Amino acid sequence: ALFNLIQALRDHDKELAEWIDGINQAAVRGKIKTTKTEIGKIKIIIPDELDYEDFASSLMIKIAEVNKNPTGTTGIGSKLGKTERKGSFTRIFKTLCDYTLDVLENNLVNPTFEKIHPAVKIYQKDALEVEKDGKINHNNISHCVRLGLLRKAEKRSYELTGLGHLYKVGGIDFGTLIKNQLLTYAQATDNGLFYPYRLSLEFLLKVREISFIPFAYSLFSIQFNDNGTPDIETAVSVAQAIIQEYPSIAITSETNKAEILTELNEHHPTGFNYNDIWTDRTTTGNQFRYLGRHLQVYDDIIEFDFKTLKIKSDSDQKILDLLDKSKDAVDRKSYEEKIWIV
DNA sequence: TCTTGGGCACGGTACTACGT
DNA sequence: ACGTAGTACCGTGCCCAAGA
Repeated sequence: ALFNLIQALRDHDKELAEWIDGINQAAVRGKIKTTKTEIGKIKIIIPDELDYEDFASSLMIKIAEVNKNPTGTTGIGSKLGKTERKGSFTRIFKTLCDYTLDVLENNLVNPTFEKIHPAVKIYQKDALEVEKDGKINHNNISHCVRLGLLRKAEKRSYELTGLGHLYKVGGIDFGTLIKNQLLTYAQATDNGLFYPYRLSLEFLLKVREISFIPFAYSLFSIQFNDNGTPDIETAVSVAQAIIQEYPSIAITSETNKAEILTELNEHHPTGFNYNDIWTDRTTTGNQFRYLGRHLQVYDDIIEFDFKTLKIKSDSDQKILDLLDKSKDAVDRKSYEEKIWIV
């Protein structure tokens, strides 16, 4: 009720609106602290037994969030038209796929494997095509290849891998397969192989937890350094700097977004455009979600609630063990043949 | 109860690479 | 140069939560 009142006042009082924009910026930076008996245009009268400073500060933080925008403000996420969702940054970091694991299993892998016979190794591409409502799916075969279940044999033909055969005969369930594959999955880049999930765990061991915006500027933007390895040190320090400077970045008001973005872009070689950061309906947002959704298979060490990706407390040793146990299976041959997880 | 916004998922489209 | 195959991106539909 109090915040409804303040909102109504804000909508009619330019000075009050400006004041709220100001404290929103301070709150985003985690710098709200007051000892005054009046905050902005609001005079606070509370019983003596309450700690005044604590109360005033938390009230301001709350106003900074709840009343941050004029009534009727909407984000830009739902307004983006054609070509306006494209990301602005050329990345190395890519998840294994832009699918949740359930859909990967049920819509892509399993329909493909219904076409497979355990005794037959080679398949023409046409024989593996999956149709739904008269339309051919263009992702099912390539995703089986990415998962190490199929490999390209010749032009227009694919061959069952060792793991593909094992999966077909029911020797491994999908969940275990994913756990086995993510940590040895690599993509070829101009600078060599890139292991997105191994790297993510190494990154999280240092950073502990990360939300979308720091992720975009750090892990998502990681580059190879001169010695040919991904520059995880820079990623970690950028993440830590942003988290420290903007502990509550998610509550940034519409008026403050442009300015905060400019500051954030100082942490980045090219900078992001507005949409990449302030909506999650772009590739960048999708990648954060899919990374979190995928790492969730390691449910004893990883927690993800769409806002924050974090490693569970006391799981460091488990993570180190996983990385160590899988380290000899990171070549493509092993990726297609080897179960290391059990 | 009805409406609206936007979080999330995913498959079609647009692109690139390849082969002729 | 052109046609086709292969791949990744991202535009958009679904649906739920929050607001009216």
